[in-house]
Amino acid sequence: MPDSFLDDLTAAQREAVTHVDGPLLVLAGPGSGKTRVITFRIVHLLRHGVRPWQILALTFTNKAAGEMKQRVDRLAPDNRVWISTFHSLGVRLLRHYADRLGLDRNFTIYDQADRVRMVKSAIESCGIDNVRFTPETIQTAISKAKNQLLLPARYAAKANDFFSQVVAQVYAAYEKKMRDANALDFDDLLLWPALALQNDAELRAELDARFRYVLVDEYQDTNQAQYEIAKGLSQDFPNLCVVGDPDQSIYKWRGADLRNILDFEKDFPNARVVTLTENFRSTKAILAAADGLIAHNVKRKAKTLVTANQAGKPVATLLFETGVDEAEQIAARIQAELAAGRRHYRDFAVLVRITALTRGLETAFLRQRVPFQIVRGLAFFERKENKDVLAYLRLLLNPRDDISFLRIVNEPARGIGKTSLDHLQRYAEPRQLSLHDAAVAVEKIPEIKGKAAAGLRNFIRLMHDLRSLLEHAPDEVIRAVLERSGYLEALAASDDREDEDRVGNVKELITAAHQFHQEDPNRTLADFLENITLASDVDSWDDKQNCVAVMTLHAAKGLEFPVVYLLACEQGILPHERSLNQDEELEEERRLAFVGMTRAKEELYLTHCRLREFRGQTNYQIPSMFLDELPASVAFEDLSASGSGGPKALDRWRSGLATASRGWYETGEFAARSAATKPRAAAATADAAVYREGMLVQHETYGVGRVTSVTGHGALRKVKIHFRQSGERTFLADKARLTVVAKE
DNA sequence: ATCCAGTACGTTTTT
DNA sequence: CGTACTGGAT
Repeated sequence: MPDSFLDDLTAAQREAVTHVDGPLLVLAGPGSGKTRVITFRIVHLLRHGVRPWQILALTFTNKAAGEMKQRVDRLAPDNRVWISTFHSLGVRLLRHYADRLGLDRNFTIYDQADRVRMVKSAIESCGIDNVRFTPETIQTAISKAKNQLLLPARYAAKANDFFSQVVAQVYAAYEKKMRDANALDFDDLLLWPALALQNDAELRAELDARFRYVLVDEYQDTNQAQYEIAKGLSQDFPNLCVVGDPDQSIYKWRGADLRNILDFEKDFPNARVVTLTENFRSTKAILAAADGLIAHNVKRKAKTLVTANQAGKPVATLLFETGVDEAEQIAARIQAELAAGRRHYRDFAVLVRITALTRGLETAFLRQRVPFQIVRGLAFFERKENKDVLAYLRLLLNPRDDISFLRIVNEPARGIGKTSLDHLQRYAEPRQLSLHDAAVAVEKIPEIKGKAAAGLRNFIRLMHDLRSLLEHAPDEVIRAVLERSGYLEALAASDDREDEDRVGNVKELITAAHQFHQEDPNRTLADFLENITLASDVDSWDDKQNCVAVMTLHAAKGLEFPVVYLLACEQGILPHERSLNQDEELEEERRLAFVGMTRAKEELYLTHCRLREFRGQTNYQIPSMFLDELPASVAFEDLSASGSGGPKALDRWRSGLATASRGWYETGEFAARSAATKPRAAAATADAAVYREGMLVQHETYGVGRVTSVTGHGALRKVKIHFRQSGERTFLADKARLTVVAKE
């Protein structure tokens, strides 16, 4: 069969694609056709007699895996190549080899929030009170340990400062609780397979032989556990192909270890190395700017990026007066491009360092009617009502899941309060019982009686009844949960307007489950839950919609857009303040900026502003040090004078500042309370008293909405308003620009 | 047991 | 500026 599909490749790409046996390292700069190389190489292997099930391709996000699958399918239909994320592979292996590893096959996967609760509970059971470390801090330390394959015993042995000793103690208790709850966290999904490959020679050999050709995408972001997995699967059949770019490593904070890619040639001495430097994505201008920036990283193998593309428009930095101007003017510029017929909405991406910055964009885009999609955490599944329903499902599948038990045992209210739950826990703990099993034996707990005991009995009966439905389609199980638990009824009976939305959301959850089942009827309820927990934010990104993309720099990795705005290039934001004191962290921030810049194909704008309101404070911003590092070819535009607030806003702020705070400049305290809030408060109090629940009001951005609640007094009086489009919003009564439409 | 209001707290990036 | 928890009132 002629390999005509190779014709369009460059010499370097072809070298990587046609490499069959032995280790291969592909160093691929941005836009150098990395994904293409991986997919083509898979197809090439298939055409040269490698059996599909002998190939394993690993990615970091489901979206990347899905896209790769699609592209391989197009060239080689009906293949059965295993393409998945590291975490999905981990789950599959752990469920398959559960017995051998001493795990219960029905384990629940705990997400970030669950883990923190678990750490909290572990801290309590260690009897550590008055800890000055937050559960989150300790959780991060545990996660880091797991990424380095350190189990509690080995971690404790190495703990030689107070913090690590506290962590060691909590870590051990946490692990015990996780086993008792039959739960695994995200890190376990990599840690357990990695340890199994290290310790079980037979298992390792079996898997190594099964997966003879292993490909790893974004190798620069692998942590030690992932490294051990890739290595373990490539000993007897060392056909490991890794693809990555050290300059795009942006997950150090999650345990990624750059040494994995830098030392690949040491680990596999006979490895072939192919470097892809030709960029097919960006203009010369964009590439030169990005290249100029990344050259400032010291710990780096230098590599020059080249492109045969056009010179293109100059890259520009744009200065605005305030963050509001920044958002408004970007929206206006996008609308102008559309009006001129030069672009579609989907041509634009606005990238931010921190999710909090998407808020201002949302307001501006809504106001100027720019369609947009914000790629951020799966807000839908994180809503209370959906989490509640999911907790029911998790408890049905895994009765030992105490976190889920606590979440729903009194949801809807069954008369089971804190006191009763304390008794239940005090009964369960010494007997090594799960809360669920303790509740089964509620008769034996004399402290729990009356309404609480009846409530627990009802709850246990409910779970028992529901469990008989587990074999049904996921959406049917959810419907049964909602109806038999009285959850839906309680929502319907409530006169809280928020609960109306909740009904809608929960119904949407049923739809999601239904679709999931339709796509592949073999998939079970457990698969549905797993899918939700392992989903990432980028997965929800729909590139077919004609919308402006708003997302974090991390989420943007691997994507490309004709026009990119990189927002808030200011000290403290990009680079982030937590990185300012450490060189290594600072280099990662620079790589993050590099990733953002290289997403652009034709136009790139780096924006910053003088004043930014952030967490309720207005700060003077210092331009990002990265802006100074850009080559001289980058243009500088000061758009601050033409902004809606203009320099007047600055003056207003300054004059207010004179009374609010003194000597801010001298002390280096750039943070100062917004001057606007105080003087205005007194004048507007009279108006603020006007709002009443049930009123219809008009807001200049969100349109007409209904007042759902009014709380607080004077300047702190708040109105909660429900808008059809944007949901619930809260405003300070005397600050919000509202007009009353109807009093009832 | 439940509800609400007031307060303390912490705010990067995510499988 | 939010959210999450606590402590008081019902």
